[in-house]
Amino acid sequence: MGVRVRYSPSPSGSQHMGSARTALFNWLYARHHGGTLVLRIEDTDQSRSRAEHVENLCRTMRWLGLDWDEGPEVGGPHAPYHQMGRLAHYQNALDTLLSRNLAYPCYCSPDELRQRREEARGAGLPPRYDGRCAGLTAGQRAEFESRGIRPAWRLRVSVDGETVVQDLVRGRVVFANRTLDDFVLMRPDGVPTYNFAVVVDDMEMEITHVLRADEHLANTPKQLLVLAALGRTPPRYGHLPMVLAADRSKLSKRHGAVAVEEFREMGLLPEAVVNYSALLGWSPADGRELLTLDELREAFDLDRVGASAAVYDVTKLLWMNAQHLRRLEPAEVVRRAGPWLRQAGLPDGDPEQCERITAVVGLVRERIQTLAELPAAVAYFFRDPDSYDAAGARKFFGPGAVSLLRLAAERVEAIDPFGEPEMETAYRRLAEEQGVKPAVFIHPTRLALTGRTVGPSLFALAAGLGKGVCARRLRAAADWIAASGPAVDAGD
RNA sequence: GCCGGUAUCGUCUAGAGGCCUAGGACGCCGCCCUCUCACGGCGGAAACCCGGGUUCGAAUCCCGGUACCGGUACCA
Repeated sequence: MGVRVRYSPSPSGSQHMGSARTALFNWLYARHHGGTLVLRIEDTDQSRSRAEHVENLCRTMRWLGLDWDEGPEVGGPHAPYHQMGRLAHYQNALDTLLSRNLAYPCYCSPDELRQRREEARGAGLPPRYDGRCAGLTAGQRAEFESRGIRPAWRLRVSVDGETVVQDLVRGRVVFANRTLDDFVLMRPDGVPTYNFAVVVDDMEMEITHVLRADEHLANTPKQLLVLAALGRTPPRYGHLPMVLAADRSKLSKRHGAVAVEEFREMGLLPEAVVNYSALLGWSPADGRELLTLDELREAFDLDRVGASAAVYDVTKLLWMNAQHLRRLEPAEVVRRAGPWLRQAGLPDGDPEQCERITAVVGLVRERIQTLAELPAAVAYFFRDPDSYDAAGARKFFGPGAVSLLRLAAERVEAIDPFGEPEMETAYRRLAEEQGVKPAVFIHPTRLALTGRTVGPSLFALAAGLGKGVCARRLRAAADWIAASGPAVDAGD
């Protein structure tokens, strides 16, 4: 049988970088090997699971370009794919264990258990379940039942021997069985615990490779024990290194932007998020850093997955985003920036306006890192500046700027036809005539045209603006200086 | 506490006994390009956690320590 992997998040929050990385590795592994990816929702924690989180999950997966073959929204032969819809399966598995006397009911209350754990911890002992319900007689059970106490169900774990995990990433890991206890398989309300549900589902869904975060390594022996009790062969396991926040702690809300959706809202490209995530715990043999999803799929395999946890760094993510932004066609950049352009009140939607933005994107693309920065970068192509950069005005709108700008306006009007090289020729000639360096004209002009001191080549942006707009803005700037007085803290 | 995992520049990593004077990337600094800002190019500072072994030889193997992370839940 081919490779069957699964990504099985619990819908208790928005998809964050760590879980997205796990999803990505599963997708890459499945696609690289021509296998199947199952998406399964582990919603057995009823107090924290929310439907909106399932939606967020599916939405972010799709945004990242990660499709799944079986699971929510697509169905499949092992439906349903959310655990709360599979309670009968866990009950069946429990019945099997019960019939073999490998599980038993436990009538201890959560409160009692917590108390005993605390006592044990206080006494410096391992806080393991003491097994007191393991040997209950039929009479004793009947007695609890008659008092209306519903039991939780525990696995009978032998203290002898050891359980070995042959991990695809970490190699052989050995656990002494005496460090384990009779853990709970199913709660009194019939909802299974994690260690029971995963095993039953992975088994029934015929999962061949379990690729999940490192935090589950210590749970694996328990799952192996359940599998053995059920008489089944375990899948292969691969425990992926954790993704940590900058302070090396587990990723959480308080670490700022960690949710995939937040990155989308920040104007990051899915290409960049995927590329960056892939390099958290994996690296290609040839050392490439910039890869597309396709290239990742091609190059990915488990043998190059590292073992140590990775801290994620937004700065590098942003750099990578800028790299991918430059690889997109200008029209595509505009298309993707739609929401941000709209929000900024810039023309968006009608083809003619889009074309105008597209024509200008090439000039600003290497000056921005995210889509969210695009509106501000192209705004002056569509609107006259409503103010001038204060420091720039002090520097370039001094005495003499009025006549300089008016002279420039005259020259600009005389250019025909008007284009980038013609504008450049005219300006250089003008400067030469005046016996000054071109920069003397260039800087005030940029400020007059854009309101800013930084940006694309003046001649290119002037060509983008057109002759009429350039002349008008030059005159407007001259008038503004004349009205407000030269060089007095202008422009803010 | 007990169990498990991990440990290379600030960060992501390459490195699977000699190729390591430890390589690349982000970030940082400098220079170049240049009408500004970016982009790009060039150069620089910056790391093998500590201690023992094994070996002719260790970043690489083994042991111990330390640190960090995870598990020790009727969370996943």
